Amino acid sequence: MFPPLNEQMDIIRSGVQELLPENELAQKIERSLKTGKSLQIKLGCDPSRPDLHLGHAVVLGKMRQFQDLGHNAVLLIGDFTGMIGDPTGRSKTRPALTLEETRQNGQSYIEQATHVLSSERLALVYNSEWLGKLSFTDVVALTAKFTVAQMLERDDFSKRYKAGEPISIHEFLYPLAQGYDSVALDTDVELGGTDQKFNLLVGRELQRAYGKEPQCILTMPILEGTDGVEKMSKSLGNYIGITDSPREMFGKTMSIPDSLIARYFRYGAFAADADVKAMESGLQSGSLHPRNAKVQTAMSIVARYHGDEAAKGAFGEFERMFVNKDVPDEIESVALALESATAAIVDVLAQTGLAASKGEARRLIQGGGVSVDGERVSDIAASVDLSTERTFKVGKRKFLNIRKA
RNA sequence: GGGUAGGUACCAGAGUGGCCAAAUGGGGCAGACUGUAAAUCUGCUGGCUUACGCCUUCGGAGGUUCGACUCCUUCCCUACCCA
Repeated sequence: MFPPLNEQMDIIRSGVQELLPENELAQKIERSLKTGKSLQIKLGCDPSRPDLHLGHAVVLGKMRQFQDLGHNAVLLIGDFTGMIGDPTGRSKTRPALTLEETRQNGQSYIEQATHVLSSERLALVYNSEWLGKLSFTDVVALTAKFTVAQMLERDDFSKRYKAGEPISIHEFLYPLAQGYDSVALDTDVELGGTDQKFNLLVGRELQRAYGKEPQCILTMPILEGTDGVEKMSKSLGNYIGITDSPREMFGKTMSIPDSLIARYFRYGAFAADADVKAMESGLQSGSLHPRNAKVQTAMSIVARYHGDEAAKGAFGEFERMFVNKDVPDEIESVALALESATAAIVDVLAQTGLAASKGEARRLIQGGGVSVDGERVSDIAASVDLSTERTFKVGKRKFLNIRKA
């Protein structure tokens, strides 16, 4: 029922950042081949951020490979930690979520995740099930298995410590809690981004400390966002969402820097190794124009989530919009409740959300970033007649058809 | 518990009674150029306003003053050193 060891290892190894320790994984797989028992592959999910993007999909894609090899995917929703409210990064203390919210988010998470994952051999678990039952005595026993010095090895902690930034004690509990999850689930392999390496290793340590077989850890690279610098994240606005429309996916992919094309091809589109290599060498030798490589990448990504037809459509529309400077063929329409048919453009922009405020709208007009029916607006006091539908364009990408209700 | 240094706009960081909606840099947005790339150049970057001005903002709350980001009181928060 399982593919042979070597085949499995090749697939598992492809695209990974680190796989530790490889020989132990081989042993686990050998055993599963003998006993016919699937491995438990765990992936922790943050229920406070239920909007998945291509960055998440990197790890999910790896999980999918495990599923296809016959192993069990265990998606762990960190509802317990979510309820406490993770202060990592010192961003405003995240609002503690209620149980209900975490369940909802968990549900939404898995709905999106199944765009990548197979629904077969897929389990969803919530860590409040066991973490919520630990007594203070249990927690003390857990913390006794780890030292402060070990904790401070974590890059993020030591950096903050050196920089004189605050670290709350309970932040130390997060890695321990996550590690304990692996103890509770008898995890064979835990997946994560490279930033999770420390936490994953804690799981290994703790399993050993609790007399269990330690898990292997597998980290995937962190995919940079469309800005090419920061890691992809919703709060930075540099993400491509799994549920983005084909047009958005295509457009966002086209705006990534050249240096990331092959990376997006590999991790965003999950292209085969040979294809990625071909693209890399083509780019390097100059035989492949970066733009064409990018188009290929964008189409592959769209096709992965929306199918080939949608990819073609997105490409066609992109050509029309940006190469021929035309308007897209589908523009959202909005009807505004107005007293008279004419309205000041700044008001219209602010009301429809095309600009965040009237001041912002004025600035956009002054900067030359606003046009109505293809004509650039130059006067901040200008009005439009909205008795018929007019096409507004703000910046390069925002289009909206607006008329009086 | 004692001491020291701090808390300023998205971030970093100037500003020590009016010239401060607050220097500078980064980031962001827009324009030109392009391949919706990079680099470069230009403009903008609290809100409202028919641009005259008004309102909110410099950890919180009070106070002094004609006037406070700047002075005082008090509270909260952070780091470091000593115990």
